[in-house]
Amino acid sequence: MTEKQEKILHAALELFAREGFKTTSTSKVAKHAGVSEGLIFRHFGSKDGLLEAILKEGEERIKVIFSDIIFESDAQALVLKTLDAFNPRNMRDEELEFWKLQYKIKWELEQYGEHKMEPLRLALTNAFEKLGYRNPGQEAIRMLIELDGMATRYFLMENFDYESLITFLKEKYTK
Amino acid sequence: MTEKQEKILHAALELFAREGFKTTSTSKVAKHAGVSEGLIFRHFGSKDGLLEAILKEGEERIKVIFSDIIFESDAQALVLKTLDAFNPRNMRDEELEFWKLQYKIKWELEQYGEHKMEPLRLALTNAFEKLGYRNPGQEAIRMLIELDGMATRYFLMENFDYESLITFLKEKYTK
DNA sequence: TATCTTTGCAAGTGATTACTCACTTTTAGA
DNA sequence: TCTAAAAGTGAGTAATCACTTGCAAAGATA
Repeated sequence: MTEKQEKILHAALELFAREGFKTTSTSKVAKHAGVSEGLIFRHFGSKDGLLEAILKEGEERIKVIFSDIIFESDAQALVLKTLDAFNPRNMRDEELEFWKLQYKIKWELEQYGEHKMEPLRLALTNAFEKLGYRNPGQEAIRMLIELDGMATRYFLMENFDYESLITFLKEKYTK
Repeated sequence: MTEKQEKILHAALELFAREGFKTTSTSKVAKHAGVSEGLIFRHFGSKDGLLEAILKEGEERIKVIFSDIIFESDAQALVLKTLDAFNPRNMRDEELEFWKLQYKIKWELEQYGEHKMEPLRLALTNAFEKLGYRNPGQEAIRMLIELDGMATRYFLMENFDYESLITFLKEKYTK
């Protein structure tokens, strides 16, 4: 990958996450990346192609993070690890941008990236089963919903107290 | 309000909810409403003005729905009523469209409509306190998050089983 | 050094954007 | 019935959109 190619990807991720995909023009991306607009189309073919490249790169990163959780053998630890993995305080800037993009895209393109979360959902279901919960499957979905909700609030609400809610949930899930 | 004015509002709500605010052109709204494009600007001043009018109308409707919950004196009933109020099966088409718009707008304009949910949050906090929960405030937030998450999944996931999750949660919140 | 491919740029393309303006029709009050 | 305001239209506006094209510079291979 060329240096300018990476600059385009980086600039696009930042702008798409901040201002949305459809509402960010390719000329803006080019300007922000310090590159001619035509180069975007040379390398990525189309604006959609650019988005695809960003999402593909990000998915690889997600897999790495998830694999650390999924292969945890202790059920209780797995549940707590999941809660920690989504704590924005544990993320680098670029990771945060990528997550935000996921949520924005979800509503802009109206497609929930189910398959991405599927391995985590299964691992959580398994963990809750080991821990003796009555409805492990539903518990897993519930927890994923809670993580979604916290992320949403973290990104969109100014005065959201992420830390104390996660402490509250950790307590709930340890007994 | 004129007949055409209402037609514009209705068409705009439908299109904004389906395809987003910024990505829906005023010409499309006009065409869908069977009205000249200029009329939109005559009545609502700008595209933003049109959105404001839609949101204002919707907020009135939200208040009505919420007041039925909030003034419920029985704490347990209030909690269950809340879960039912957000069940898409209990909603008319236009109500559903309005809720979907809320979620889309949230991410498009990056502003969480906190104040809208505030009365419900307080009522839930109060209810959980009456029911003897250890952290009533956090429980209320948790429940609002769960409702958000379920709505998101209802709107964006094809095979999401809303009904069984809400049954699961009702069970959780009755004991 | 000669040749071919990749990388890059600047100046375009037609289509679409939110919005305006000059104008006509409808409505309401005296 | 007369008149002024409100409602409504349709053709315009400059700006911006995603994308293309022609051509130069840079790298790689021989």
